[in-house]
Amino acid sequence: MPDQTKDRIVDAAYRALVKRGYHETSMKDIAAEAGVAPGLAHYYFETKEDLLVAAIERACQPVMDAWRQAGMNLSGPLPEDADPMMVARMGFELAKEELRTYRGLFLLTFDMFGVGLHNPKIAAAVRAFIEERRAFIARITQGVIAGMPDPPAASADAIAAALWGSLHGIYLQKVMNPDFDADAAIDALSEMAIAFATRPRLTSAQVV
Amino acid sequence: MPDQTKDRIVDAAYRALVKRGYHETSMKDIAAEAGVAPGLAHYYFETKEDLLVAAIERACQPVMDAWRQAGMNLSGPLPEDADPMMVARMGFELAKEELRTYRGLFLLTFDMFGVGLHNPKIAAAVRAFIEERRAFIARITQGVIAGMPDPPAASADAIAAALWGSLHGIYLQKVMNPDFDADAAIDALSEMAIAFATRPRLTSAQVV
DNA sequence: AGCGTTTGATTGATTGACCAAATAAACGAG
DNA sequence: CTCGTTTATTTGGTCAATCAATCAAACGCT
Repeated sequence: MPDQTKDRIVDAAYRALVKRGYHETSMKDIAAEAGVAPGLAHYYFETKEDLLVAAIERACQPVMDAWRQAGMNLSGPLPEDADPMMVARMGFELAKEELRTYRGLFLLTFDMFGVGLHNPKIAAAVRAFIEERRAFIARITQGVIAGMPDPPAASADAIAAALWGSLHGIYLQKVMNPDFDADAAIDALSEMAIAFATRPRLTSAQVV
Repeated sequence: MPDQTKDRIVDAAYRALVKRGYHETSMKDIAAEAGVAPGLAHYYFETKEDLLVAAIERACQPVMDAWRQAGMNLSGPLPEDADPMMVARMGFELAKEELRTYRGLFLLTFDMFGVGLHNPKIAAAVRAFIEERRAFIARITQGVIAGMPDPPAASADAIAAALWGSLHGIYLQKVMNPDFDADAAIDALSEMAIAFATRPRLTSAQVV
């Protein structure tokens, strides 16, 4: 049962990495968590980095599924008939739900961000991770902009970057401090975004 | 020259930590960078964690000074005569400037965030770091809210959390990818925030 | 028999922390 | 001013523990 074993190792890596973090988790720890011999993890994964990336991709699966189930595909176009504004609202709700449900995934992701600061291989994975989500938000934003009475100065990409950054920053505060009211922060962000998307046309005299 | 030596070590720690990151930097490395004996760093700092915190506090100094010079004090009240809206605008400009000037500090800070995920001592420092900046933004936000035609549903604290998170997330994208146009993202955020702060009163029929 | 899988011991290297001894600076008594 | 004593600083090396990665040997299925 080769594939089953590989999965066992990836699952064990996820659990161990969430518990102790990348630098405090050894390949031996992961093997022990999986209940296999110390050397086996290296049979399936050349380096520890590869295993981290596999663990994150695996952990992202249920989130991807949740988005798809809500009618949105991170790596595909939005449904033709979708109202971008409604999609955006739903996105903020899903973001709140995500944070409640997948705390371990966020721990792992943020750990990967930290590792990526000084590890080129992980850094590439981080950039791809961010880009996928940023591009998804940009597709929604593009649709919202098209419906705005007064088109914004900022591009859809720039707005998407700001929005992804906001969510990330809010997630971080929640992970660092479980008492932090992330829902309130996301609601505030949502309120800001909606005010922006529905702002009336300004006269040039009002523009600063 | 005891204090001078301590400063030399803190400076060396900053350089070494920026270059290689917390986990890839040994106390010996730092001592070598400072040009002192391997054991000396432990004379001034009980643990590596303490040295990391000292290095960050030290690196934050010039940023704090820049804010103070702009008439804002992170840990004090806003000037009495300040127009919150102008202060907010200036804040976004300073944020752009910061990112250009203090890349090393951000590397160090983000590294600390990563370490803090699984290190209680560093985690406490991270929470304090975030809280100080969040509270500062909240003071500005409070003033802006007071001047809004239609008071928001979100609290000043929640908005501040969203804004700090946004800036952090944008900084992260820039650190991870130097080609990222952080200025555009901050401008987009600023545009959103201003649209929010100047939004007209909605009729209840318009509220969703 | 043959091959993909699994084992567990080993390798070579590095780490943070610690310490005893060397050196320098500060002090106080005569 | 000077010598002896105490305190503060600095040195360089040791320590046990840990790590990612390698590898030859054993296993088990067909």
